[in-house]
Order: sequence, then structure tokens, then C-alpha cells
Amino acid sequence: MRDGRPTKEKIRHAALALFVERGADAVSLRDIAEAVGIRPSTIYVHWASREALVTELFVEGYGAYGARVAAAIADADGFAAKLEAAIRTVCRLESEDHTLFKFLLLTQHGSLSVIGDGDRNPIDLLGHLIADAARSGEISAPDPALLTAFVVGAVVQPATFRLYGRIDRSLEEMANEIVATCLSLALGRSAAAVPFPAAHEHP
Amino acid sequence: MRDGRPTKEKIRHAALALFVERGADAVSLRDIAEAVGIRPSTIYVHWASREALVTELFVEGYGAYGARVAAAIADADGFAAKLEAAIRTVCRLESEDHTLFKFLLLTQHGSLSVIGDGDRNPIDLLGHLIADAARSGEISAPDPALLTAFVVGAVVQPATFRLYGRIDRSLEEMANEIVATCLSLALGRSAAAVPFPAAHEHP
DNA sequence: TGTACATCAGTGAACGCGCGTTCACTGATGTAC
DNA sequence: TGTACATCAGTGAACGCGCGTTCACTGATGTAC
Repeated sequence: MRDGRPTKEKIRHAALALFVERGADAVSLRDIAEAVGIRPSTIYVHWASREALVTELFVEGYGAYGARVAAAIADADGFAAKLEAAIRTVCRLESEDHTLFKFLLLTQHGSLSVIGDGDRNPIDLLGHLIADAARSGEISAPDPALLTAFVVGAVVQPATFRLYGRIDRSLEEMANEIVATCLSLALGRSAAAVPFPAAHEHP
Repeated sequence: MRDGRPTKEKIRHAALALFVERGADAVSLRDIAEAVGIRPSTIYVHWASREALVTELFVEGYGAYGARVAAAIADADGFAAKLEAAIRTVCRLESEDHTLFKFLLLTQHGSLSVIGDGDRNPIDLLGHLIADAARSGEISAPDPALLTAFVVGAVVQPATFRLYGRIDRSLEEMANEIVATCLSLALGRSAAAVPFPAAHEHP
């Protein structure tokens, strides 16, 4: 028999590229097949349905990111170093495989429900890191979930701005600024760490 | 002749609610018509196409937000007060019409291209506010676009977390923390304002 | 005040289209003898 | 080494379905006389 693995890999790459280019909903199996140079029915040799293909790409990509971030956190000592390592890893991943990064960013809404609670995904890992540090007293964060949102926002929003051409540099090129901002947010100079520092209090 | 305005308004509301519930791509004109209690063809009395309906909802909603934010900025004096007023306005809008807010947040990707550059939308307004303050020396921001991303992220990411149940409070309830964080980001205690403050420098 | 007319919001049936999916098939390739 | 066979990756034609959209129509309502 023929070896189907190269074809399967080609389908994966073409699908990812098209999903990023047009949005997953706007890409048909015929589009993917045409990009690879196969017939649409061949896709069913490798996946049970269109949904299974999309889900596999999302779960595998998200899982791979989670594993890399988890390893970075495990290798560093102390909250600040762990947070910095996690952020730098995400910034590096954006450069390593920009297509996958875009896909995860854009497919987020709608496919996030596939990921179970507490799974090994980058956002939960950051959330646990911050929640643990708050519980142990290493940082002062009255609302760890909100602080996590601020930190995630300081990574995801620059990435989104880049996606829409509002920013030219890659996440990796901005990594120093992003890391410094995340540390500043987490280490007590932000509202989430010390509530209402009254830089400007509401009347 | 009958007055079609109430029907048009019902279609607007039902469409918005369904788009938020399932994502705009997953809602057909038959779904909308059924929710309103009319026939699908009636929608063509009020809009030229499905796309025209979606675009009108997005552009009108985004424009309304832009107008409110622009007014808030115009009414306040000085950069810090203007920034605070803009952020508080966005937080208030999320409570006032949660469905519209969700729709704008989720439809962003894919429909943002409809909005022209420099238009009166909340993100460009924030961007110009920050860029102007950086130019006049009121704040020190080597990369105003990146600082804008941080500030937008400090609003949008908590909203996204709320959407997915990671946070329970409304933006309005978190407004004090969000405003303080945005001011802290913009007023010089962040990496974007003063590059590499070396809270934790990379080896 | 009563009647005739014009307007147009809303209808109902139908359209062509592209979609995801199925399935009997073909034929290249690895394995057994 | 050469031949027969089994496997299964990939094909090609076809399917039913729901989609956005069209269009001749109906009939409620505001306006003119």
C-alpha cells in the first residue's frame, strides 16, 4: 500500500494556511483539496469529518503550545522568572510558526469549548501560575483572574494589532517590552495587584 | 401602507441576539425570520442582502460606540482624564447593551476591514489620544501603537474572560481596576512608556 | 363622511448553488512463498 | 529472484440538504376628492 502520511501532512498545512487566510468557516473541503492537489473525498481517508479535521488542528496546536509553556514554567525558579519564561515562550512561538499562531488566535472564539477546563493550555497555565503566587503571598492580587486577563491581554492584544497591521514588529521583537509590562502588571504596580492606587480616582 | 419600522427593529434585535449566541456565520436568514415570526423574504424588504444586514449592525454599533467615546474624550481635560473617561465609557457600554458589546467583540475579526482607517471607532480614538500625548511630550511612549495595544488589551481581555466565564463581574464593576491599570500602563510605569525598566532583564 | 386609489410591507413558492459526505472502484506497493 | 496476493490511499460520480436570493402576488393602510 501507499504511504498516506505525506498527503495527510500536506492537508494539515494547506488547511491551516487557508483557515488563517479566509477564516475557518469560509474554507470548504474542495478548497483544501484543490490547494493540495487531491480530490475532496481523500480527506475522508484521514479524518471522519470536516469538524474532526478542524478540531484536531486546534487541539494539537493548542496542546503543543501548552506543553512548551508548561516546560518553560517548570524550568524557571520563582514567580517572576516563571512568568517571564512563559511570556517569552509565547512570543517565540509566534515567530516559529506564525500560521499556527494566527489560527489559534482567530479560531479561539468558537473552538475554545473543545478544550476541557484546567487543561494544559497556555491561558490556564498562566492563570494557575498567578493564582498560586497570589495564594502563597508571593504577589498581592485581590482578583487573580483579572490580573491574568491583564497579563494575557498584554500578549494577545499586541498580537492582534500585528495581525491587522497596526503594529509591524513581531511578538519576539517586542518581547522585552511585553515581558516588562507583564511583570509590572503582576508585581504590584498595577490596579489588579494593589486595588485602587488612586492614580486617578472616580468622582 | 403599513409601517415597516417596528419589524425592521425586531429583525435587528433578533439577528444581533442570534449572532452573539451562535456566531454570525452559523445563523441563516431563516433562523432570523423564525425568531421574529416573519418569512425570510421579508428581510429583503429592509436590506439588499444578508451581508448588508451584518455590515449595518457592525458599522452602526461600532459607530455608536465611537461617538460615545469621542464625546467622553472631548468633555475631559488633560490626557489622564481623557483616557479615564474613554475607558469608563467603554466599561459602561458593556453593561448598557451587553448583546451589542459581545457582537462587536466577536465579529471584530472578519468585519473590521469594513471600518475605514482613522474612522471614529473606539480603538482609533484611543490610538490617536495616546499618539497625540506622546507627540506633545505629555507621556513618554517610544512606541505609541504598542502602548495602545496594552491599554486596549486591559479592557478587551477582561471582557473576553467574562464572555467565557473566567470572570464573573461586569466591566462596569471592574472599571476602577481597569482604569487604574490603563493609567498605570500609560503614565510611565510600564515598559511601553519607559523601555526595559529591567524589572527582570533577559540574560 | 364615504369611496376609490396608490403605496409598499410582507408573502409563498421556487431557483440554482456549493456544501459535506458516501461508496463502489482502482491501482500502487509491501509481503509471502 | 519472480509471482500472486492483500492492503488501503486515493478516485470519481453522485447524493441530499440548507443556503441566499428572486419575483409575482396580496392586502392593510394613508391620502385625495
